[in-house]
Amino acid sequence: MVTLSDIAKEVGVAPQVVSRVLNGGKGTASARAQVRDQIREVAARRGYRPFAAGQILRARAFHSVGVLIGHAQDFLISQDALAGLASGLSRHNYTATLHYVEATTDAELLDSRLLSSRLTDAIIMPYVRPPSRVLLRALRALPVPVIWMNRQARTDALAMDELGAGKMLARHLCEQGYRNITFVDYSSGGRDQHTRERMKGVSAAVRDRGLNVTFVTEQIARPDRATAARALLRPSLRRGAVIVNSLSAAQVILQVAQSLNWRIPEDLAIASFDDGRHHSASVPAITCAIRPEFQFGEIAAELILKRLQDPARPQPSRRLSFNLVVGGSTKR
Amino acid sequence: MVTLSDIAKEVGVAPQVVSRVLNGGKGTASARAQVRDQIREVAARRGYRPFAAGQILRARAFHSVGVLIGHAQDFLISQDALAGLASGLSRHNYTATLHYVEATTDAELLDSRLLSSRLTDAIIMPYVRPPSRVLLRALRALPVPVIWMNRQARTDALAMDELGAGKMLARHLCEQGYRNITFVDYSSGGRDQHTRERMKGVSAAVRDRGLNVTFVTEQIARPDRATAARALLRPSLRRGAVIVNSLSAAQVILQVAQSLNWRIPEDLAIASFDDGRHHSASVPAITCAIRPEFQFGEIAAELILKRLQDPARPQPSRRLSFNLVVGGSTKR
DNA sequence: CTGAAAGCGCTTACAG
DNA sequence: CTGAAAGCGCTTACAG
Repeated sequence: MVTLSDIAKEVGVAPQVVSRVLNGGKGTASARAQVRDQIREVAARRGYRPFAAGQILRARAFHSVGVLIGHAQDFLISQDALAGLASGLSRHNYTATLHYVEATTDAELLDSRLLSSRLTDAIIMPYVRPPSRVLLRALRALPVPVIWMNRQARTDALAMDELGAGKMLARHLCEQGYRNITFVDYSSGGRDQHTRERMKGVSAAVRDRGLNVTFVTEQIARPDRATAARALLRPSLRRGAVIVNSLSAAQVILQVAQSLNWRIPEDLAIASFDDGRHHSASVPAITCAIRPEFQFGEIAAELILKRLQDPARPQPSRRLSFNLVVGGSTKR
Repeated sequence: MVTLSDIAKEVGVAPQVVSRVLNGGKGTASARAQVRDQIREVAARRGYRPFAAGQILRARAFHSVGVLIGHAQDFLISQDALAGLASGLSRHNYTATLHYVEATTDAELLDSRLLSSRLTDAIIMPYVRPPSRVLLRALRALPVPVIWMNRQARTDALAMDELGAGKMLARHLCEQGYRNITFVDYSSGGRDQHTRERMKGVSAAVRDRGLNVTFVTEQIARPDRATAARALLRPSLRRGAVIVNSLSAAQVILQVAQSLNWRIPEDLAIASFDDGRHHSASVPAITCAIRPEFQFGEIAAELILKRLQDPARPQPSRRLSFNLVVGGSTKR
């Protein structure tokens, strides 16, 4: 490994001079032009890369943000959200450090190197389970700020506006003239926190128009959903609208509706939620509330960088809206 | 921030003693039992977290692997692959450091902090464009090893066995008795490296059985694919099989086939490629060659950790097989 | 402008 | 067993 001293020795100056010359800024002129050029030449020729640990130790800052991840059912951060996070951080020359934990008891989480050592300037928790008090207290005691993703809290948290998404879809369907609206959840049986929020939003929007909504919430495994959908699409549902909690279930309902020769959206309007990658794969495309994943990550970066600028003060939480993308129809 | 010295002062010993006691191993007994307990008590009470920069500087190793990412069309690493990577690394107490680069000229790539500083022990390039010679030379000159993902090379690279996946699907369809096999690519017009590999594999497997394959390769935007699929499914294709290069296109073809009342798979067998998350969302599920994404990341971790154990020697490249998952039928 | 000291936090190799 | 020195690579605050 080539160090500052190696270069300094070769050029015949003190290491500090090399540091000042290579880092630009003030003090660049701390050597004659000829020496400066020589330093730059030697550094380039020998492929000098500053060993960041030295800088980190001196600055007492890593310029990196840790992200704790683990089993998919416990930690939720998509590829695009990670890219957005890394992108937002890179604008200030920060990186994101991923650390994986195998299991998820409080003790095991806290035992992870990211939490038991200090190896980043802040920590992001994309944890979807409700954290215990013990965990919250332990995290608050860390020497670095912790930002939550996918969680509702007054400060230091970032979440999608699930309630608003439910409202948005319901409003859209009402405006299209549908009076008969059904909310379908085959994934969690209506128990997930974010599903409950969506249901609340749908209720509120539908009630505002003096209408009612029917909730169909049962946990049904993927292979059995087609059967469930065939049972769902009774004639009474014709000319109605369904809001489906997961896009994959919406796709199944779409296929079943088509097998019944129902026209979309005249005989059945279908709306769902998506990350923006899959809703347009169906024919016709499905109307969706789209999570802007990349932007979600970017805003997490913004929040955490602000938090780091003013380490003493928790930042107000942020909530990000879904975008409405209207789908197609079976007309040709 | 609480340091070793802070604890040492409070207990009344030298910082080295604290280090030895907290790190266990030999030398733990470097203090009387009573002092040891006191050190542990004070460290816990004051929430001591070793500042990793000190350890890194001393060990001259970060115990972290850098991953360069950027625009989705240039860098390919899925959420599950990242999780697998982080998981494989965590078993040896390594982390993954993500760095995002905005643009993708050679100069801009090399200018990224991950490449222009030394802030990880190795670098992973999930870069899908063919790298220029300049870039390859510059990366070879780095003071850390570089491992490629999604690239074919003799050493230090990890790729999916796309050729084998093509063979696997074609063989499966032949075994099911299909004589009329069509390969469809609406995404890249048959130009992507991995698509060409898949086509080669399909060709080879079909030729082995004395059969022929038809290639339909046109770049068609998503909204136009239903029309293209209707043109594709001429009566002559009935009782044949299609291998579709992307799952989303396969879903469209499935829907069009169903709208023609073709039975799956008797009238049309459909096979495609997937990451394991989406093939079972269609009804019926689509037969797929599945990329084991998590395992892909785990093997990348294995490869890079081996490479770091023996820094002088490049590691032989690894190639990972797809898994076959057979889909369903329209029978009820 | 220019040079040399001091110190960030940590751990190992060494001396007692 | 126990203690104190030395040094990893870097940069800033200070003295000349």
